[in-house]
Amino acid sequence: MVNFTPTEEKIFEAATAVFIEKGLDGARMQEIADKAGINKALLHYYFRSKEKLFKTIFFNTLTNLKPVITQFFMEEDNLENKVTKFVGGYIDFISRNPHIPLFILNELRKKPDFFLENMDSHKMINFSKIEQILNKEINEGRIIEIDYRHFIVNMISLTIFPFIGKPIIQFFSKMNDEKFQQFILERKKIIPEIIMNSIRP
Amino acid sequence: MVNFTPTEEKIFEAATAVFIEKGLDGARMQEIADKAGINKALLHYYFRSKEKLFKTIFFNTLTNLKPVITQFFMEEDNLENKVTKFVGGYIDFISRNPHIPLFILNELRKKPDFFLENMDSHKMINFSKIEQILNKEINEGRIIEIDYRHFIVNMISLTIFPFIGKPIIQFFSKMNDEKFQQFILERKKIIPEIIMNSIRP
DNA sequence: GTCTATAAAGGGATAGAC
DNA sequence: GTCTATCCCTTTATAGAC
Repeated sequence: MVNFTPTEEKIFEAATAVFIEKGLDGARMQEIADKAGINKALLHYYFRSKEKLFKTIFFNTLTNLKPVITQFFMEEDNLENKVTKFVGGYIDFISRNPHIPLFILNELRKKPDFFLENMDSHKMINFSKIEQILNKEINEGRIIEIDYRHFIVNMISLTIFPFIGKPIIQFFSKMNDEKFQQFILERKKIIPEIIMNSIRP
Repeated sequence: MVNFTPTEEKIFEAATAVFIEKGLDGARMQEIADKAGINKALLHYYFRSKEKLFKTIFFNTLTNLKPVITQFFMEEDNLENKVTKFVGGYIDFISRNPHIPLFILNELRKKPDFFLENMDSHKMINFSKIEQILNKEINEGRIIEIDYRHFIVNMISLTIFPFIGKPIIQFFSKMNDEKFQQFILERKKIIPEIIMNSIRP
C-alpha cells in the first residue's frame, strides 16, 4: 500500500490475511499482531481500533477487484472478447486469492449500508455502455432479446460461484486441490461458450 | 423439530434465526435467549454449549436443503424436467430462506472437516444416475459431450449465486426488494433455457 | 515508535434458589 | 424447568516506561 511505513505495511499484510480468512467477527487482534511480528499496542497506535483496521482492509480488497470489472464495463471491444477477458481475468485473480469473494459477500450481507456509504460506484461501473452494445446486437438480429442484468449476473455467477462452493464441490465430486484447479481452468473456455450460446438466435 | 418440548422449540427457532444471520462467531447467546423469551442459563440447560447448539442448527439446516437435491439426483425423469424442477425448487426454497446459502458456505469454509465428519453424503447424492442419463443422451447424439461436473456446477451457480450476491446486484442495478424478487422469478425460466441450450448439438 | 502491564468490557458457562 | 447472580476467561483498548 502506498504511503505506508514498513511497520504499517507489515500490519496491513497480516491483517489482510487474517480478516479474509476469519472474517471481522472471527479475527483476533492478537493473531494479527503475532503474524506481523509486533504487539497489540502497536496495532492501536497505527490504526486506532479493530473496526478502523478492518475498514482499511475491506475497502482495499474491493479496490483490488476493480480493474477486471472496469475493463469489462468501460473498454471498447466486441461482446465475445469482453466476456472472455472478464471470465479469464477473474478466474486468474481469484485463483490467487480464493477466499476473497466469500469474505466480501459475507461481510457485505451483515452490513449492507457499509457499502453504499463508502463506494464510489459510478467511477467503477456504468451499465450504459454494455447495455448499448447488447441493444445494438439485438437490433441487428445477431443475438436474441436479453435483459442485460441477467446477462451480467449469469456471467458472474458461473465465474465466481465455483470458488465459493469449493468445499462442497470437492466433497461430492471427490476432487483433490490439483484436480479442482484443473476443473476451474476448464471453465475459462466453457463459460464464454455458455454465455454466447445463451444469446444466439 | 420433532421430539422437542415447547421451550426447546422456542430456543431452536431463535437460534436458527440468529446463527443464520450472524454466523457462529457473530452470534451471541444473550441475543438468542432474548429472542426466545428466556434467559441464557436455560440455553445451557437444554443445549449444554454454544458449540452444541450451533451443530444442531447447522445440520438441521443442511437437512432442509436435501429434498430438492435428492429429487434431482435420484428421481426418474427426463433431463429438462429434472433441471426445471431443481431450479424452481431451489429458487422457491431460498426465496423463503435467503440467507441460508451464505451461512452454510461460510461456516463450511472455516471448518471443512465439520462437513466430512458428519455428512452421510451417499444417502444424499449419487452422481451415477445423472452421469448415466447424460451419457445416454451423448451417445444417442441428442446433446454434446459435457463433463457432468460442469453441468451440475453451472446449474447450481446460476441458481444460487444471485441470492449470495444480492446486496451487490441490488446496489449496482438499483433494484428495490420487490424488483429483485421479480428478477429472481424470471430466472426460473431463464436458467433451464441456458442450461439446455449449452448442451444442444 | 515500540514495548510491558493493566484496565475495562464482553460473553460463555455454572451455582444455587425457587 | 426456570430464574438471578456470579464466575472467569477472552479480547479490545489504553497508560506509561523506554
